[in-house]
Amino acid sequence: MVDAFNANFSLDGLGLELGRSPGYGGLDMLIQDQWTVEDDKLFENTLAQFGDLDGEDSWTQFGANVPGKSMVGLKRRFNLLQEDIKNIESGRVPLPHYDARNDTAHQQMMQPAHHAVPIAQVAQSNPTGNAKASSKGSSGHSPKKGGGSGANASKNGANGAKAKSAPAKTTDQERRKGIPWTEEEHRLFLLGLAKFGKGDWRSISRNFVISRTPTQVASHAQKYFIRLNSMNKKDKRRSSIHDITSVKGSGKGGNAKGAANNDGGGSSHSGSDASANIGGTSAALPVAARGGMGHAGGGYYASGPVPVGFMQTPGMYGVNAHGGM
DNA sequence: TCCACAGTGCGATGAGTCGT
DNA sequence: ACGACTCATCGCACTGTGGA
Repeated sequence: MVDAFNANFSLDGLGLELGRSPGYGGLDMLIQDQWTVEDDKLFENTLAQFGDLDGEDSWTQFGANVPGKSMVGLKRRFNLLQEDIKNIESGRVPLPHYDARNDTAHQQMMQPAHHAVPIAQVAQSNPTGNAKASSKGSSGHSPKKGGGSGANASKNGANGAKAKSAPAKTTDQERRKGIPWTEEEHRLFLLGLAKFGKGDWRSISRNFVISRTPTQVASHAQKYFIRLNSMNKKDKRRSSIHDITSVKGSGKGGNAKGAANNDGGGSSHSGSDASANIGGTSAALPVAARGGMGHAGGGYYASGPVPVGFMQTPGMYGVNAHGGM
């Protein structure tokens, strides 16, 4: 039921507000400033266009582009966004030093700082975070180094012809295989993108996606923007991690659910699921520091500042806003 | 239902370009 | 000259689909 609630993306904005009740207005304010996913999206896109908002004029114009929202609400939303970035920068939201190359590390990432359950235990209870999702059109293939998992053995067999007569694995080939990006990494990537803008892969790598080199970040970005560009053109696409355009998307809980419920739309971000995924809950950002992820799919029901949805990427980053890669 | 194939996604890498 | 970024491409993994 909790998942069902979290899956109700239209409530997401409200959920966020509820989660940070103290200091962010009372119930009346909530009623006045309920944020739907669409509101969030509009806010983010508009913000992306406006860039810096300094001066009342800017805010007035900004408000005109986000109808139905009070100036107070808009500013609060904006402040939350800034606060979140500041927290990340200042280290108050520690980015976990996890190694994305194994799921244990991934679980580490997902582990709230105060959580009592040992990581190993968590890892055991859900040993295949991504692998599970990958069973149905998920973004993450299970990280199968060394020639495919058992589950896919038959599949690989079926693909034998396509396998290009795979020779014995050399270390080079092993190296070439690549480590799939986790949703967490991708969300951090989006955060970094929002903060440093397109092109500053070094800073993004250093400050956000610390588990990836700048080259890897750049490569990921390349695919991400290609994906974004192609999203408008083709309606039927396989789901991809790049369908996540907001850090506020679905995390593990939603992932599993997506895999279970959404044929071909695992991880709840298939192409046509754009809205759902953007409004999705159970985000997995620096949850470790946020005490989030207390329950599957509810990452942001934590106390303290919560990142509001981040922006759509193309064209939002002041400089280099020419979407092309 | 199973299998083979085509299509797609994505990480890695190399070459080219640009800024310092 | 060097480092960083962009772009094109490669190769593997995986999904979708049509035919047997």
